[in-house]
Amino acid sequence: MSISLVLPVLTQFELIPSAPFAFDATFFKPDHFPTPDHVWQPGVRWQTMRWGEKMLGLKFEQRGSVDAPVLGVSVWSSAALTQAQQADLARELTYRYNLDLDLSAFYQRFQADAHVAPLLTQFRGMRLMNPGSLYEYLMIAIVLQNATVRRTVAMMRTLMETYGTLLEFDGQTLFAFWLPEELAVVSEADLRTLKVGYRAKSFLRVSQAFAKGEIDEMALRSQPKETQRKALLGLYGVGPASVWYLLVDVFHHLDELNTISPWEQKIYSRLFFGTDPESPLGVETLREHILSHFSPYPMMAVHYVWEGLFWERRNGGAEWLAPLIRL
DNA sequence: CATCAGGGCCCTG
DNA sequence: CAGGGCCCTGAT
Repeated sequence: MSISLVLPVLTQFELIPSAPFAFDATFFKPDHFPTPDHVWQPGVRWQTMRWGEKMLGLKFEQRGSVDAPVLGVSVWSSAALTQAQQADLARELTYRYNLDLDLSAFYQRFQADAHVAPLLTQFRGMRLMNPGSLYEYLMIAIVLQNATVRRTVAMMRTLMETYGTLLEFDGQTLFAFWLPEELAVVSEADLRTLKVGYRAKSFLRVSQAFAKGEIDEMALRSQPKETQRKALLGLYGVGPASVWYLLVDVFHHLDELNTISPWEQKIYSRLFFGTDPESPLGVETLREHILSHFSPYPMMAVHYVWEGLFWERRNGGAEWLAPLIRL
């Protein structure tokens, strides 16, 4: 099917995350939906990356300790990277993986919280992260809409196989995303043969907006949250649910929590009130509880609780979650 | 076999 | 601002 592109040139450097730093809990999120662009094992993550025109293969390795952390970064590429490109890349990775995040105020705020404190210990040094670009996250957000997880995985894989590029580096073979301008010129009919349904139009319109430069991720990063929200909502096929994920994961707004979807509503009800997921509390009640109880870091607190739940499930527990996830 | 909701969003009235 | 329609799929 796809011919893989071998990346021969290796560049290596190290980054120093702020301490404490939890490698595994940051570099692998068991609740993230699996895209065929990365692999994780304890202490190591392989990840493809589109960096401008470049196709990169990345390997992150855990070094040092939680309190004196070092992140090993290996980069495979077609051509050698200049010093400037390497510095650019290091900055971008630091942003995407939140390597500079200062967790101390958050930890102090919740050190005596009966619900959250044990998770601060379990995941000490964990951050939210998003490995990809805004554009790539938008593609993911669109396949997530109104579909079960099994179907989103199938749609993403077909899209990658059709429009992505298979990269080979360090013994791994993983897909890299396509660029917006590449998908922008595809016909809607072609996209629909991939069984993405009405989402075909959203992929196209969003890709066209990026190809025309109507959205600039780097410029948006320094804009106020409401400016970002407005820009994102302006994209065809992007509504409040997707924007919430984007504001938190891509733009790092840890105070953002406006939308609670039905499946999340059931899980929050059980997590925070112990209620039967089949008769959950109302979204208003849940939002007020989360915002007041976990202020001023509702999303960080929810993230710790949420990761606790999904790691538990990965380790064989939290059986009640299964029917709510609908794999 | 039909119907329906799903990890939403757009468009219409 | 409420509600129908939308691609497809698995559950019922």
